[in-house]
Formats: sequence, C-alpha cells, structure tokens
Amino acid sequence: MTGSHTLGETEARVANRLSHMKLDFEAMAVSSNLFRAASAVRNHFERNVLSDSGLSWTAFVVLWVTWIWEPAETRDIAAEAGISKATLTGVLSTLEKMELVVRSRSTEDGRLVLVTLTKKGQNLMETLFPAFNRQEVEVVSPVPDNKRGDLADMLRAITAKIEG
Amino acid sequence: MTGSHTLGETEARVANRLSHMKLDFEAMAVSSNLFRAASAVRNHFERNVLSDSGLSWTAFVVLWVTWIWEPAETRDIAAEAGISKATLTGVLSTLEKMELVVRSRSTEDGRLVLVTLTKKGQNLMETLFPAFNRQEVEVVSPVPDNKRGDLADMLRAITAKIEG
DNA sequence: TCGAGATTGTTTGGATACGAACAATATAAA
DNA sequence: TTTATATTGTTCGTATCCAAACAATCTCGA
Repeated sequence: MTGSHTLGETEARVANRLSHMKLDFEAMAVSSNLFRAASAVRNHFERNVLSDSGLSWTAFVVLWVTWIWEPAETRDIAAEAGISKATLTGVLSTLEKMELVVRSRSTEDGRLVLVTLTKKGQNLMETLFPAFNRQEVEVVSPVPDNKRGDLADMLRAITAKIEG
Repeated sequence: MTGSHTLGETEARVANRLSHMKLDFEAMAVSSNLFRAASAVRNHFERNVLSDSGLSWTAFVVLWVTWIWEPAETRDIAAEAGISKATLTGVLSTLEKMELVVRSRSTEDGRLVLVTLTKKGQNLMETLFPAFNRQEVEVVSPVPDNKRGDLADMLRAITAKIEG
C-alpha cells in the first residue's frame, strides 16, 4: 500500500464527509475505483514491464496499436490510444528517435501520415507483449475466472455509453 | 465514437493478429477495457464538468482529496491522487495561484507541509462535486443496478492485489 | 477551373508527469 | 552530544499532454 489510508478508510471518510449532500455513493464508488484500479495497474506495468525498455506507457500503447493495425494512420492511432493528435506527434518523434517506428506520407492522400514498425520495433513487441500479458494475468487474478467476462462487458458498456 | 474502429473490431483484429502466441485473451480484454473505460470517463468528466472551472483532472483530484482529509499532508495527497510528490508540488502551486488552497508548515514536524482549502476552494467544491456526481451516475447507468456493487468490488480487488 | 470549406499533422504555449539529486528536518544509536 | 540514517518537499531535466493556431492537402459545387 502506497498511502497511509486503506481503500475502506477512504470510502468511509468520504461517506461521512459528504453525508449532508444528496449523492449517489454507489456510482461514486464505481467511478472512483475505476480510476484507482486503472492508475494502479498502469503504474504496475510501467515498473514491471516497461521500465527496462525505456518506453513510457503512452509510447507502448502507440507502439501496440501500430503493431495491430500496421500500416496505421495517425488519426486512428490517436483515437485508439486515447490521446490527442498533438500528443501523438511528440510520441511518434520519440519512437522514431528510438528507431522503433517509421513515418511515411500516404501516396493516396497527401495529408495522411502512415506509421509502420521497424524490424527493431517488431522484435521488441514480439518479446515485450507476452511479458505484458503475463502481468495482465497476474493483475486480473483476484477476479474469479467466471466473472472476468462480466467485468470486461461492464467496462465495455461504460465506454460505449460515452463514446457511442 | 472517436475513432473509426469499434471496440469489437479492435478486439477481433487483435485476436487474429496475435493468434500464434500463447496469450490469455480474457485477461487482456479486462485490462484493455479497464484503460479504455477509465480514459473515456476521464475525458468525459474533463469536458462536461471541469472545463468551465479551468481545473485539470489532476488538479480536481488533488482538490477533492484535500477536501476530504483537510488539513491534508502532501505525502497522503500524492498517494491518494496516485501521482508523484514532484508532480504534486507543481499542481499545488497552480491551485495556490488560483487561490483555491493554502500551504502551511506543520508545527509538529518541520518537514511536513499541510494543505487546506480556501473559502473560494470550499465554495467551488460545494457546487462542483454534486455536478461531478451527476455525471458519475450518467456514466455508470449502462451497468445494471444490481451489478454495480460487484463491479466496484472487482475493481477494488485488482487495486488491492497490486498495492496490497 | 477554381475557390470555399473540410480534414490532417505539426507547431506553439503552458500545465502535468516522473526520476534523481538536493536541502531541511527528524530519529536513532553510541 | 554527536553522528549516521531516514523522511519530506522542492528543484531540475526531460518527456508527455492538450487546446488553439497553422500550413498543406483534399473535396465538391459553381
């Protein structure tokens, strides 16, 4: 535990501090635990999987999306990675400097930039992603086998509700 | 939908692209949807609740933690907000410039810095947080009533496993 | 053909983000 | 008391991160 307050302590304190307001505490618990979990898992991955390769979280996500959709259009990468196109410009420059990806102009549409992985980038993902997945298994392990599908579905539903 | 690929499309493509590897796709689906949902919800809150007040997401979280634990020690704020102490230093300076919080040295331990909300900060949270909670309700609405407790519990379990 | 409007990636400016080094303070043992 | 060790918040350097302005390119109607 990083802080000095447990999750239970915090939620109890919150309920007490805000008892005079008309609030939906269950919705608050879901939202708050969503961010806590995402943040904890991300930090865990950064420390245990990404730190050796010198990749930031976002750089890894961009690399992963490119790996899946290669050759990938930058507008799609930004959308899939959940970052702005301005941010992507900088991250792609970093990845190019590391010689993991290559940018190229589309011949069909001069506005578009296509991104592909270098051989070095492919090799990295080929070893990095299985290691990443092993940590995913570790992280999800406290959720019972037969409830993981439900969990993914509920998270999908929340995303769809917002982006839908 | 922001991007041109739906969630289903992406997951199908991923399964196909990685079919030759021995991977736990269910764990991957949970982890990937966790980040997607957290990112979507955060962006939604930033646009629909925070943008008017000029607060960044992190600034809001710091303000919220301070509101709950006031007077709050910076080491606790950083842990609760899930950011480094270096980042917190900058965010607190921003919040002080906005006259929403005040820093003060602890008289019991000269190393500690205590943070309290100004009247302006209290007033802001008094109106901002209920609005925030209304959006939380909206965001969680696609999850059936009787499953929200389960969802929060599973997310809590994941966090506890990592920080445990 | 041509020009107004839309789309795309980059640049700009300012805030956030972290690790590492740092100075100040506290705690422990001798 | 003194010395070594630990803890805390800040500073520094560098890498994200975004909105808004921008230049290049495309589209489509006149």
